[in-house]
Amino acid sequence: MYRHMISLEQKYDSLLQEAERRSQPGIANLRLCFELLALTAAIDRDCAVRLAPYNLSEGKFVVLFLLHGQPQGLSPHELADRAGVTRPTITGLLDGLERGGFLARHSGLQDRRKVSIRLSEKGDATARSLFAEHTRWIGSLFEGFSAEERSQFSALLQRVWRSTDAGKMESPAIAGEPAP
Amino acid sequence: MYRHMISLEQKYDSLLQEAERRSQPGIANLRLCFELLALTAAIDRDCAVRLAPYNLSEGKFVVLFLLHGQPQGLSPHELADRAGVTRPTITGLLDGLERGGFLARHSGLQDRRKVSIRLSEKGDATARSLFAEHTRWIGSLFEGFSAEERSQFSALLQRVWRSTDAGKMESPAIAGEPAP
DNA sequence: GACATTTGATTAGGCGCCATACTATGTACC
DNA sequence: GGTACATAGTATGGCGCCTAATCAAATGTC
Repeated sequence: MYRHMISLEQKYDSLLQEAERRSQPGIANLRLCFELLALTAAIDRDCAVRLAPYNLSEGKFVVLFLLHGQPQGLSPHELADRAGVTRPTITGLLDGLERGGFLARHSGLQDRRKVSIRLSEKGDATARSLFAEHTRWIGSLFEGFSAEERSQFSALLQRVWRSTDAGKMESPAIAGEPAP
Repeated sequence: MYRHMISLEQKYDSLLQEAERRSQPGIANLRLCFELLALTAAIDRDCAVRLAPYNLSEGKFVVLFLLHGQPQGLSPHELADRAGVTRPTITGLLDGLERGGFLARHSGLQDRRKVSIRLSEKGDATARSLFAEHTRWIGSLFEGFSAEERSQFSALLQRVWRSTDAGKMESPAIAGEPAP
C-alpha cells in the first residue's frame, strides 16, 4: 500500500491481527494509535542511541542540562522538581553521573541537610556541546514542515490529548458543576 | 493562546525555556516534538492506570493476550518473538504472571528443553474480557476522527517517521548503492 | 530546653526492560 | 559414538523509574 509505512512493534502487529480476526470495530483508530506509539518509540530509541556514546541516558542528560549555567549548584530536591521525577530517582541519576565524573555533591553550608550539586569541568563541557547538538537533532525530525503543517499536526495531537485522562482534567470549569 | 494545550512534562518545559533563552533556531519544531512525546506519555500512563486494577502491566497484558486461544500453550521463545521483547524479559513477565495465578509453566514432552506456557482459568477469563475493553479504550482516544483526518494524521506521522533512524533504513533500494 | 512536625536526602525493595553469561538438552558431522 | 554447535530457558546484574520507610537536621511550640 504505502511506500514508507511506519513499522509497528511486534506486539502491536499481533494485537491488530487479533482485532481483525475478531472484526472488532474501530480497527482504523487502533492502527492509528499504534502508529503514534511506534513513532514515539522510534524517537526514544534514537535519542538513547545518540546519548549512549557519552554514557548518558535521557534522564541523566536532563539533569546535566538543568545544572548547566548554575555555578552555585542546585539541590537534589530542586532537580527532582524541574526534571519531573521523584527524589529517589534523582538520587539514582546523581549516583550514576557522579560515578561518571560529570558532577560532584557538595555538602550545604547553611542548611546541613541540603546537598549542592555542581557540574565538573567535564560535565559542563558535555552539557554545553550536547544541548545544542541534541536540540538540533530533535528539530531535524520535523525538517521540512511548514508552519501550517506544524499547527495542523499540533491541532491533531491536541484533539487526541483531550481524550486522555490528563486532557479531561484540564477543563474542570464546565465538568466541575454540581451534578443534578 | 490555546484553550486546551497539551501540558508538557516538566523537563521539556525546562528544555524549551533554555532553548528560548538561547534563541536557538527551530524552537517550533522542538515544541512540536515535545507535544508528541507528551501525548504518548499520557496515553502510556492511562494504559497503566487501566491495567493496574488487574495487577497487570502492558507487557504482561500482551503476554496474556498472546496466550489467549492457544490451549496447547506457547513456549517462552515464541512469546518473546511475538511480543517483541528479549527472552530474559519474557522470563520476568512469566514469573510475575505465574505468581499472580494467570498461567502455569508445563514441562515439554518431546523436547525436554522446551516449556509450554498455558493460561489458567483466571488468565483466560481476564484475557477475554480485557482485550475487548482495552481495544475499545484505545479506539476511544480517536473518537470523532473522520477517515480523512485519520489519513491526514497518519501521513504526518509517517513524515516524521522517515526522519528517524528506523525510517531511514526502510528505503535501502536507493541508499544501498555502492559508494563511489 | 524538650517535644513533635516538617523537610532534605537516602535506602530498601519492586517492576519492566535490557545484555551477558551460564546450564541443559538436542542435533550434526566425522 | 564423541566432539562441536545450536537452541531453550534462566540467573545475574544493570538502568530508570516508582512507593514506602528511614535517618538527619531544622523549625515550631510549649
